[in-house]
Parts: sequence; C-alpha cells; structure tokens
Amino acid sequence: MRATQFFISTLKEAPSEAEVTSHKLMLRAGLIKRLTSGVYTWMPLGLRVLRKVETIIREEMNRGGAIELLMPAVQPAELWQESTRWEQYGPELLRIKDRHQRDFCFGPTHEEVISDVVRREIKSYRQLPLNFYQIQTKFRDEIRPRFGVMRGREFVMKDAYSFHVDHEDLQREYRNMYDTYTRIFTRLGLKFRAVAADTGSIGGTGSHEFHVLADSGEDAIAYCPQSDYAANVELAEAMKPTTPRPAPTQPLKKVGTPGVKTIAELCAFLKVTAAHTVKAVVVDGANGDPVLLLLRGDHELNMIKAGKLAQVRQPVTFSSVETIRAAFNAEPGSLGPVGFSGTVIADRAVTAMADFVVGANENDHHCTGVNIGRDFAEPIFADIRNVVPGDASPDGKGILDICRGIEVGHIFQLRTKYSAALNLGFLDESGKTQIMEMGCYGIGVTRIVAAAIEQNYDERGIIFPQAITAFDVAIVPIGYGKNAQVKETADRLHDELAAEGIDVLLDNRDERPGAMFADMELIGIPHRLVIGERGLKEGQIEYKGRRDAQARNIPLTEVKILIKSMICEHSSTA
RNA sequence: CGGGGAGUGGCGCAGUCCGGUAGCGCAGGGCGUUUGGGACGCCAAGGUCGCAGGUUCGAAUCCUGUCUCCCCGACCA
Repeated sequence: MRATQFFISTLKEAPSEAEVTSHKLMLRAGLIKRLTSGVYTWMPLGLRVLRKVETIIREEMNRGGAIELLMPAVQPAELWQESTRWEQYGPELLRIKDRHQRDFCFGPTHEEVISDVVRREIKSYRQLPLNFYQIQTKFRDEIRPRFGVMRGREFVMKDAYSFHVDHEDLQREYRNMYDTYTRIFTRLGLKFRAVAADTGSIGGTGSHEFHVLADSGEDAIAYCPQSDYAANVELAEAMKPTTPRPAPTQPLKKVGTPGVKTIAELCAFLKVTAAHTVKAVVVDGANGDPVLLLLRGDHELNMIKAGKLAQVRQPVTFSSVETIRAAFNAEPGSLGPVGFSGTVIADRAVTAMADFVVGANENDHHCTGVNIGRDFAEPIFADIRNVVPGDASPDGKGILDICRGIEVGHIFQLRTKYSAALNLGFLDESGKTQIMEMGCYGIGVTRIVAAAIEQNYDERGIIFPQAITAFDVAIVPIGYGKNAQVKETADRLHDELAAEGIDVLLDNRDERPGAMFADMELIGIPHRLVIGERGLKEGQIEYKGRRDAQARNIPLTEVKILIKSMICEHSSTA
C-alpha cells in the first residue's frame, strides 16, 4: 500500500473528548472518529486493525468447531417478550418501532434469535452438539459510554451459542471454548488472564472472564502467584481468619471525636491503625428495615456479595440519612453496633477482632475497646468484603495479589435458562423430549483494539502487536521525489514485500522525514525501513523495530529475508 | 439517573468576570526556499461564537430555556 493511495489522518493534539490513553491515541492516529456519544466510525486505518482481530477470532472459532452465521441486528419484540427479557432488560435495550408501530429492538445480544433458529431446525439428539457464532455489530444503550470504543454503545462482538444434550457435553464444549479463547488471545499477542467470574444478569452457572492485563483496566483481578487461581474481585472469596479472636483487654469507653467522619480521620484522631477500627455501613434490608454491615476499617464492602445475603434488599441500596437517623439516632460517620437492636451482619474478618474502635451511635462520638459478645451480640458473619493483597488464596495454595484488567471475553454455561423459556426441546434416543443445555461465549472485538493499545504504547504512540497491526512494515524513503535511486529502491522493496503477502506501507507522501517518522510511530507500525541516499551508497538501508532504542543498518540484499522472518513467526494463517 | 465540567474555523485553545461586532497555535490552499526526527517566509482562505428566546443603541460576553459532549458513581464484550 502506498500512503498516497490510502487514507492517513493524524493529529498532533488529542481532541479534548478523550481522557484515557487508548482513546487519545486512537483519535490521534485516526483509527476512529466519533459520530455521537459511544458511537464511532472505524476509519480505514482502524478498520484494518479490526479486521485482523476478527480474522484471528474467526480462524480459531472455526478451528474449535464452531460454525459461523450472521443474525439480524434488528429483532422483533415478540421474541424478547417470550424470554421475558423485554421487560427485564431495562433501558439498555434500544427499542424502536416500525411504520406499523410494531415494537423492535436493536440487538444487544442474540440468545433469543439463536434460540429461535435452533428450535426450528433442531429436533433430534443426532443433530447435537452445535456451536453457532457470528461477528456482528451490537447496540447497548449504556448509561454512560466512555473511553472511546472501550465502552461504546455500538460495538462489534463475536458471540457464540452452543447447544447440548446434557450438562456433561456442555462442560466439554465450555472447556473447548476456554481453550479456544486462550489460543485467540495468545495469537493476538496480548498479555491476558482467564478469571473465574460472577455470572451477572445473564445467569446460569460456571463462567470465566478473559482479561487483558493493563494498569488502566476497569476491573480488579485477584490472583495467586503460587497457583493458577484467578478471579474477579467481585467474586474472589475472602477466607475466614485463621487466628482466633483475642480476649478483651480494654473496657468499653465512649470518646468524643468532633468532626470525625471517615476511617482516615478516625485513625488520625485516635492514633490507631485502620485495621483496629470497624466501619459501619447501613443498607436497606429485604424486609424494609435497615441492616447494619460491619467491615474492618481497612476493608471495602463488596456490593455483589452483600446483594447475595438473604437479609439485604436487591439491588443493594445504601439507606437514606433519614432512615439511618431514625434507626440509630446518629448520622453516617458515627454509627456502630453497640446498642443497635436491628440486624447486624459482620464481615468474616471482624470475627478475629477485639478491642476495636467503632461509631457510638451518637454524633461525633466513637467507642473504643469494643468487643463482640461482651458489648454487643454476636452478629451474623458473612463474606461481604473485597479481597485485598495478602489475603489467603481460596484454593489454599498461597497469598493473593491484585492486578487490573480489561474484560475482553466472557464465557458462560447458561444451562437451560433460555432453552427452557424458549422451549428448546429435542428428542433423545428413547424418543423422549428433553431441554437442551446451552452455553454462550462472547468476545468484545472492538474493545480488543483499545485494550491492545492500552497495553502497548509509549510516548510516541501506539505499538501494535504484530498480529493486529494495520501494517506490518513501513517503508520511509528520504527524498522519494528527488532521488531516483531512492524512489526506485523503495518502490521495488514495496512490491517485493507485498508480493510475499506482507502488509507494507510505503510512505510516498511528500513529507519531511520527521513527519513521516512521527506518523508511522503514532499509528503503531512495528517495523520501519528507512531508505536514504546516504545508506544506498553503501548498499545499506536502515531498520528499526518500534520498540528498539536504536536503528541499525542492514545490507539491502538481506532486507527481505529479515523482514519476512520477523513477520512470519507471527503469521496469522491457521 | 445523581454529582462535576465544557460547547468559539478541521484539531488544541484565548476572549466571557468588566457588553462595542472575534483572535492565537496546529492542520488545510497557493508561491518560493527547504528535505535523516513533526521546516521557514510571503500570500490567500476558512467562524450561524451549540440552539432558541429575552435585556440593550449594541451580546461570544448579561438573563431564561433547551440541546450536545466529556469526567466521577451503579451495568457490561
């Protein structure tokens, strides 16, 4: 490809709409343009990257035995009413009407449609198992789209749905897809981790998320360096303390703590560590009464875990100040279990605490020397906090650490949640009707591009992994329009590399060298060849890898072999 | 939806407090000089100041309404 026959539009300054690195770089490099909130045009350069990601996914899904199809983006309301999700899905579902005022939606996911396909086609156990997938544009009317294509409303997703005669076969396919995803993200050249996940709203049991590791990731992942344990912090179990509760040594005492509202202020005021304090959080209970949750001062409430408690109303809502005032005679910042007669649920870590500090249920007062059993009744103990680095791994094999990740894939065992609702029956060997077991497997294709950048960039711009770069190699001629030998060499090299199936970009724009270098680096091309009069006299051209500190000269005669060898080891042919 | 911020040429911004008819850098056009790390000079071009009302002799600037976008929280690929 010659730059003059392609479309490159880079910016020196990032548009002010962008905050995170990948978003800024994607806009600066001209990969995407925003049309409206959460909706982007993929410019030619960006589309090349997106297509490479799609190709790898498609090749590996095919290798894994899945079969590609393409379902409609627009779906009739009837199907969604049948699965009861027309009401359940909420405002994230973009609902539209046709000219006859019939209800439709723009598909945020395709369980309903695929189920409709399968129930019409599949009648017998002989036709199972099946795994259908598609790569398609979805629309989810996110409350707050952000970070460019990282959390767009319109995005490209690979979604797959598998159907089985029994749970055992579903588990086999689940494992197969787990392995397929592992191959996909490995081939994409990304550092990633598969983590046990909460099943969220889609439901079902058995689920893993695939996260691209990046410090800027939105998700926290707890993992054990000593074993293969990894789980989303939402899910990772905080184990029971192994140490017994010490006996009380201090008397219960009420102390004035004027103006102290937070744990940090409390620690500073009383000169204690946060681990010796207990924080009190009040949420609405299932029966409407407030429920007091207790956590060690240095721990954080996990809303998902709290939501699973029978005593707590779903979704978890913090009680209003009025409710709290009525129940505790005090305001948030001074709350505690002493003298409170309602339901108290304490995190397991609190089990092992003695002589701690907690709110006194009187504004601007705290109690010190508080002890469970002596000063207030034994509460219900449960796991309601986020794990922290240093916690014991739930598999008992070491100590947890925490890193951040971007969720790019998610696999689920749906079991019969949809197949039962949508009546996905088949006849088994004995001629009896059974309900299919179902799995689903998603990959955020557009998100992968942003995640790859989030993981691979420097101050000059993007550094694309070889597997998904828009162009493998950039040829930058110095004096293309002036020096016939430079032009001829550049053209020939371009043609020869292209003939080898290498994606080569010849920057034949009439730009100054600095501008060309800057652009080629910004758009993340991993290899660069510079052809100049100076080097050609010696029969040499210059090579520089995108991450290399220094360029080096190589004989012209060896260029092709060098480039080929560097690119072919990452070749995307399956 | 709650909280915060912003809409001025393609991009980044100043001007708004204190009303007087719009400016800077970059990009883009022409000409010339340049050509191994985002060149320089000259010339020309480009703006309903988000939109709608209002106040005023006069509004980017003040008032009211409205739309859009971004950031922080609950959702998700």
